[in-house]
Amino acid sequence: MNSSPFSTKERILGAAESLFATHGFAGASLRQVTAAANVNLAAVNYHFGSKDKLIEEVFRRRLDELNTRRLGALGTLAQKPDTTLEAVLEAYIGPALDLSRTGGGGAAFVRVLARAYAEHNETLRRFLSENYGHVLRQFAAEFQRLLPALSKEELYWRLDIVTGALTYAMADFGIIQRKNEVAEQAHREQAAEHLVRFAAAGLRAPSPHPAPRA
Amino acid sequence: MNSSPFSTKERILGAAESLFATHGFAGASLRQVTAAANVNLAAVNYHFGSKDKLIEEVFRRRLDELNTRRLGALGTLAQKPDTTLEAVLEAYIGPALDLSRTGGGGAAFVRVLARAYAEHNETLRRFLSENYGHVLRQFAAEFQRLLPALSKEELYWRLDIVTGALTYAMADFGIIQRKNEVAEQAHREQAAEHLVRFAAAGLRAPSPHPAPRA
DNA sequence: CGTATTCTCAAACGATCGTTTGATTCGAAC
DNA sequence: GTTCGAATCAAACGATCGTTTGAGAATACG
Repeated sequence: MNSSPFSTKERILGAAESLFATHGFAGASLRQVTAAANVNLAAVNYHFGSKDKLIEEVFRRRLDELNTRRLGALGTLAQKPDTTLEAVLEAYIGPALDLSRTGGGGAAFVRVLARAYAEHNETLRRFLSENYGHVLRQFAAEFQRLLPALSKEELYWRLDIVTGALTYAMADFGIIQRKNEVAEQAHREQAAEHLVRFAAAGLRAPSPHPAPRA
Repeated sequence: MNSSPFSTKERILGAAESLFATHGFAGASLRQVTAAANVNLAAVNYHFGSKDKLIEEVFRRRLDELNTRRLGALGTLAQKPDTTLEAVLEAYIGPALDLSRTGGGGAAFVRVLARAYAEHNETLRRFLSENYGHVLRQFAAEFQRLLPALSKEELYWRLDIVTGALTYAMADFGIIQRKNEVAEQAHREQAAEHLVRFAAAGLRAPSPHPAPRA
């Protein structure tokens, strides 16, 4: 059974990612996962300890990379005088798009990520906050520099909206009837383009509240 | 056990709505639902036929009302010469906010709705499309009237983004740390306000494509 | 080689799942 | 009061769930 170039752990993670995306965390059983990964049922508990730990590991594997890429993209343009709002948005949205573009199941993961938001699970939420918190804060700082008229609170509200739209778009939930000849990935890339343009305009909207002093 | 002013069917629907919102469709069992509704386990299959039919009925009950309200709000301002973009957005977003404001579990339903999008289930998707299709089309027509420079395709992309952000915001997924003293409902109302402003600016963003002839 | 460690395997554990059954209770109609 | 359909009930159905077990295969190291 070990004809695959991937290890047992890797095959489990890949199969779990795909099945969690399709059927949800509760909806995908370990028997489905292990069958798809071509490993024994007990391998999950042997390598990960439990189903919950497996779920956590599915997240950690991808989020680490996503975090790194976003901060890297931001680093090349932060603090520079000629940075545009669109460029910062691209640094935020682009890596998520790249992630969905990787052949190794990244496209499935963006749906898993959307599921995680829908789960509204407090444990998972804290896990995401701990891994994402500093990233969001750095982006917020850069956005604040480019949008000095927005209060901190107003800015966070708008970034929250961007994140929601991004999550929704990357997971390919939309009402837009994707044409058969348009590949899923091409659809996502178009969505990202539209999202950057839309979000830039939304962020630039005049603030209804008095601008912060100085 | 029949001390409740609500019928068995209504109590099942309410309990199911709440538990589906919290644990998902697969995650909430009929035993949990019937226990919360104070009815016998067999009542679900007696009154609804199956768990899937129950899920469908949870949707139908609320979506009918949401559809009606949205079209009603749109009807009072469509075709009028002085209609603003913000007013149409309010007609689209407001009823969803109202729904979440109803005491009878509407707040839970908006989370159920977000779950449904995350499910990515083709059957459910068709069901939503059939119930929502004409509503979206009517709104699109009104938006098109107010934004003649946008191509039809461009407009649909942007409305899709608005729907994503709305779904995400109403379900209260956000990264924004809601302060304890701020009630969940007040949070949603603030989110709706920000969303209208953000979306109006996003929709007004200049189109990168040539405007449709004439 | 032998030995220790890591990994895989079939099988089973108790718990819980959605669903069905058949008896019982209830409320109106006659 | 009797009858009859609707509603509720406890109990059980087979299936599937996550997890555990203990024996065997594979691998690494002396």
